[in-house]
Amino acid sequence: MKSVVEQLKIIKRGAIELLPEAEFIKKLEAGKPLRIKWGADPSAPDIHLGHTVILTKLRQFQELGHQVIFLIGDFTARIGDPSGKSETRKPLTPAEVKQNAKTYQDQIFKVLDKKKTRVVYNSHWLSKLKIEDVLNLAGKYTVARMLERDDFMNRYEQERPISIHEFLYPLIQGYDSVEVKADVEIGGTDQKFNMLVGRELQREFNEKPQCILTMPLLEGTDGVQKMSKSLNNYIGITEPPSEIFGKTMSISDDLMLRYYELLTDFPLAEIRILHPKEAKKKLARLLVAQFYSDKEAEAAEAEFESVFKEGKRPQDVPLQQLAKSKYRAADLLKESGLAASGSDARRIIKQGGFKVNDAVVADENAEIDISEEKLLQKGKRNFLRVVKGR
RNA sequence: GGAGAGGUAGCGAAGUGGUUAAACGCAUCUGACUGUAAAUCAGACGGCUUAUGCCUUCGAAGGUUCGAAUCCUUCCCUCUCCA
Repeated sequence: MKSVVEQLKIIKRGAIELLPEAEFIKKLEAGKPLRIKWGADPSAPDIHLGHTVILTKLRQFQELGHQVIFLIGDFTARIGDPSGKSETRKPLTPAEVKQNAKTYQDQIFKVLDKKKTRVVYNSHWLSKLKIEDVLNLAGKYTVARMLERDDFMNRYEQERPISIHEFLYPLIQGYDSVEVKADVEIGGTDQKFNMLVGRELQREFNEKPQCILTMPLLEGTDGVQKMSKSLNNYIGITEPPSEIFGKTMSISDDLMLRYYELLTDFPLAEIRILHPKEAKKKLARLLVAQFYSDKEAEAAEAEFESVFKEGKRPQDVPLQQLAKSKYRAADLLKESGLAASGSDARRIIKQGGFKVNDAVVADENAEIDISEEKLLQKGKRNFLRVVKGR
């Protein structure tokens, strides 16, 4: 096992806060594997790099010999999260929750070590709680303490509504920590308050309070907003290698350093001396290798080079079969799904953004014969092979 | 229950009878430049078989008018204050 100093250095990389640090050091010094809790909501089963920030940190914990407790918030997902008023989350059915939870697990083990991960479902204990248990739990905390949370305080001051059950959420999440006897809980900065409540509750239940590790929210490929599927600025870990590689290459240089810090173990000093383009390729390679394999990472890079440097065609472009053998250029663009509508298709052609077998098609009425397979290209990096179906 | 504010395209936000398919900003898309980077520049950005053309759109449904996102009626929804 590595020294406490070394461990601390690894754990603090990229993290925003480690609370309280002195206590955490003591836990490390005890020399026993720590139980690291991570709670996930099974409502969004597609994992992207944003989630991976925490997964990466958890993997680092595992490599240091600690145990990860992956808590699936199935109980809470069935009720629906009230806090995000803007995005009304629908409660999920038990079947959906089960399916999502499974998908979740399939994905997280691309990063985590399955052997060092314990998966638990909070419905396991929460569904057994009686109303008196809940009241008892509620009795452990006060309104004043709840109002310490920024979000609550702001809303209270601005006389905006706060639902009663919003007060219960942190308590429930905190109770999860009691149940799993967490030594450390990890989460995004937005979870800081809830995690601290867990700490208090553990104390109430005569357990050793957990330490808190907060990680930043990763910016999406646009470099501004947080990565999320709905903003379409994400890189999903189940996307094909060429996509992961390509999307990574299109992020800005500033963002690249951040991705390095939060998604890899690579020393940042070594990155800064590289040419940004080389550094980015290296990052893209590391990511593909993590979610697939070294071999596929190399293949993705080789393809990237040939396509964008030497102007060759990409490999493994998806093939789509269409009904007819001949199409008007604009229709082909629309039918293949490269363009959202006929107008969109015409627009793209008018602006010179449509190629068939590497040749620009400038006439939207040009007839294109796809009885022989054709390679379509929209813009710089949208490729699709089409052929007439049987 | 009472009083008030508001619902406009992906988002934000103008527009309060015609010249408005609807300013502007963001996002997005295409092109140029490049390292599929940033910055910048140019263009596009409701739909429609090519359009100085047609159709549909401003919470919903009706109505007034030659003409409505804009006026009237009813309804739905959101928010705030008072109780």
